[in-house]
Amino acid sequence: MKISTKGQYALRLMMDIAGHDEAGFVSLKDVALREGLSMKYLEQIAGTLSKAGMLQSGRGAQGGYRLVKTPAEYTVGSILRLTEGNLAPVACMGGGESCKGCCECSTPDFWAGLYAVVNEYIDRYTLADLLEEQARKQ
Amino acid sequence: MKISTKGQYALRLMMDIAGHDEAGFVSLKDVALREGLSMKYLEQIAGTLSKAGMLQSGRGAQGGYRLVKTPAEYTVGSILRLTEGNLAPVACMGGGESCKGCCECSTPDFWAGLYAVVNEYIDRYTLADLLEEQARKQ
DNA sequence: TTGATTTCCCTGTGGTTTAATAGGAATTGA
DNA sequence: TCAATTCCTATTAAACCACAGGGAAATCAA
Repeated sequence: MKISTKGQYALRLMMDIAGHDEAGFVSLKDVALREGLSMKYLEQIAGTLSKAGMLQSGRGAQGGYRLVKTPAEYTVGSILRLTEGNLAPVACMGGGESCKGCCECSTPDFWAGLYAVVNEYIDRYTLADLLEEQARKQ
Repeated sequence: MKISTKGQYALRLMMDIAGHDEAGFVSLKDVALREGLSMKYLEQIAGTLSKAGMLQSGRGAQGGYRLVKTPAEYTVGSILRLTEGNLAPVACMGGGESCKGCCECSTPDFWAGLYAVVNEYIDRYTLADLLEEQARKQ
């Protein structure tokens, strides 16, 4: 029931970019420095985010990444689902069709309910919400 | 964000025992046969459930396991927490004290909220509820 | 008393996943 | 031209998962 560091870092990456994009692109080197994360690892994560259209990249000197939309338009769920893969608590639930008696799990409704609760929560928050929380903590 | 087979099997084990305890102890051999699970793996799981006081064991011939309390007195949460270890979505949340700015995760409130939502859900259901769901499906 | 059954306990193991690291190619701005 | 940066692929060390194995100990029935 863990969110891997990949998903956590993706969230921090997006937040860091959102908070430092006044001067155009934000480079991973800066993010890695500020957040204390491995730049090489961030490269992979930024790659998937960029390929999925959540980040726009600029190569070369003065390059980096920036958000495509406003922070309020990114739900946490969309970021986590992308980097974590499917968030279904049990395997048989992943295929989209909600495992109606098909499978080994004897209580599909219970698992589907858990799945729904998790999804509903992480889709209720956006990057903007998290940024606000972070600012309030300072 | 997965529940491992260990937790899933623990749930099925408890349900199977709850549904077949009319004649005293339920042996893991029978459970493994009915549920199509590895008996050796079930031994481990039953061991932790028994050591935690959730199952009573009887050794020797005609031995096996049986519930200590009624199905309605076992929340799914208590079973999953035992077999899955901590269900906290991020590491810094595991220590009990709810990570108030202590750690690397920049948005402790968000993670704490997810943790709470999951716990609340899995504690809302008991073995009796799942047995009823299963029966209704037949 | 013997033998079958069953839990108990500890160890091993093959496969997968995680969390990076490594190295270099391609691109771009100064 | 050079330095910075993204892009891409491969490798790796460690951890974890899902079991399997081999007994020892206990218990019941015959």
